[in-house]
Amino acid sequence: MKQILIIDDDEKLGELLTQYLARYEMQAHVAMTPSKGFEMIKKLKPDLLILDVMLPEKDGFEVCREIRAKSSIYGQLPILMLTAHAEVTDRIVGLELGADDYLPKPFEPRELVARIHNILRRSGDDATLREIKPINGIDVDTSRREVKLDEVVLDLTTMEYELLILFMQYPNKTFTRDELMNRLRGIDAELFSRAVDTLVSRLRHKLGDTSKTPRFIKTVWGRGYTFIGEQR
Amino acid sequence: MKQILIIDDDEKLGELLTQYLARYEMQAHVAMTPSKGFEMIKKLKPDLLILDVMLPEKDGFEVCREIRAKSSIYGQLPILMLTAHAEVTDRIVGLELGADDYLPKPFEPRELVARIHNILRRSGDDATLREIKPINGIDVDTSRREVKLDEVVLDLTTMEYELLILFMQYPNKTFTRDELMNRLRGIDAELFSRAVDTLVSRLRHKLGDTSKTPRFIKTVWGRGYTFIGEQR
DNA sequence: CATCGATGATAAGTATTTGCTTCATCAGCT
DNA sequence: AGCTGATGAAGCAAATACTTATCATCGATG
Repeated sequence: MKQILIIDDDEKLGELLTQYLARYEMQAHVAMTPSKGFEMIKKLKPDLLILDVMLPEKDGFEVCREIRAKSSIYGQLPILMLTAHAEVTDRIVGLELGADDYLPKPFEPRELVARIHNILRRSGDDATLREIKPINGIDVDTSRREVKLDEVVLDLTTMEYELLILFMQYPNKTFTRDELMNRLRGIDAELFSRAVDTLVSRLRHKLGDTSKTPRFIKTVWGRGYTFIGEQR
Repeated sequence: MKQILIIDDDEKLGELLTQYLARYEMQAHVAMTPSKGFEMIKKLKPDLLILDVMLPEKDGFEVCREIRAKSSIYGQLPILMLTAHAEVTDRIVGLELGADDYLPKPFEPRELVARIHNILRRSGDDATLREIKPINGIDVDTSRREVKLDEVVLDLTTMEYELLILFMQYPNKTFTRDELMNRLRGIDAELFSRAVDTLVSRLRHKLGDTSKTPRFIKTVWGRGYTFIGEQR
């Protein structure tokens, strides 16, 4: 699970974000001050840092600069900055500071998640960019976001694609609906809906798969679904 | 991918530049001293050299002069010089030294990228000058900056042209809007604007393409756009 | 300094995706 | 076989994403 450190003195925002990010398989931690932040970076070794510009002690620019300066300690920790308004753009993202992206407040939580994924992807750390081994006739080129089934290119929607990726990363693992719901970013359904079933059904359809004699996605009655790894 | 060699003793700047240039499909390498630099030029055969004026051992002017003097060894390696301040201009760019361009510190990263492209273009090595294979009825003559669709010359604006070039260099690759935004130099849009969509739309229009049954540019829903390479 | 073309912003109009409902079907059980 | 709860699939509707016309802005040009 991705660890996210938030340095922001707005307690409420921190909590909301923590809660929200949890839905997307990210564990957030909040540091209210820069000094606390530095401490936590060392302890937590987060995968990404969300940094508010307005902070006590020193501002976010300063913090960012410091982290970049001491890259020997902090490495290339990806940084997303939250700015009070839409100004300053290039200065932040650009070299001078070395942040990876910025987001003006107020922002949509979705937007934040999208950006986090973006950054993680750029730093080569995201699931959707990890190499996926061809299995059973399906070949995924994650850098092109292209899926081939028996050499034929498939046209998948975002959700379908992500579901497939998830399955292929863990062939033969049985996922419960709950699990799938949580692991698929952006899924936004009622607790007891059949959204997952629907999604699986649609993916199956595009894969030319049938639930009765599945080549790819097997139904595990009472539990969930399994992506079949190898023919045996 | 373009190889860029940076000779600069400022470690931090080097790292940040490396990171930043990576976004634009350029692989940067840093040499902290001139002697190390010469060594790496021979090994790497970079496409362009970024040279700081302030260096240990000998200054950037000296390095530049030496490279030009030994053109039999180093060829016409394009050189971009970084100067501490805005002075000295002509001396650097002029014949005396033979640098191709200069940029005073501090600079905007965008500006640097723009200049790199400029130099590479002049030295006939840039993407916009690289040969582009005719695809699907579109034939681009990069040296004349002329685009023919089914033997008819099209009148494209700068942005449209660059977008097309980018697409044609990576047929069948799906670009996200973010990616396009970053890769198209000169694009300067707000965070949530439809600037890219607009541009695509305009290019499509001039190509006589329709979004519904695209011959060239396919919309990848939820992701971005793809230039169709071959009919399948 | 007026004009024109290029380009970004905006918003109304479409299109597609996706969650939900419903109902037929199926697995597991007695 | 018959019952029960789980699953599959089709259709619908709301949410979300895309297209494009139009306007505003900016810079180049004369």
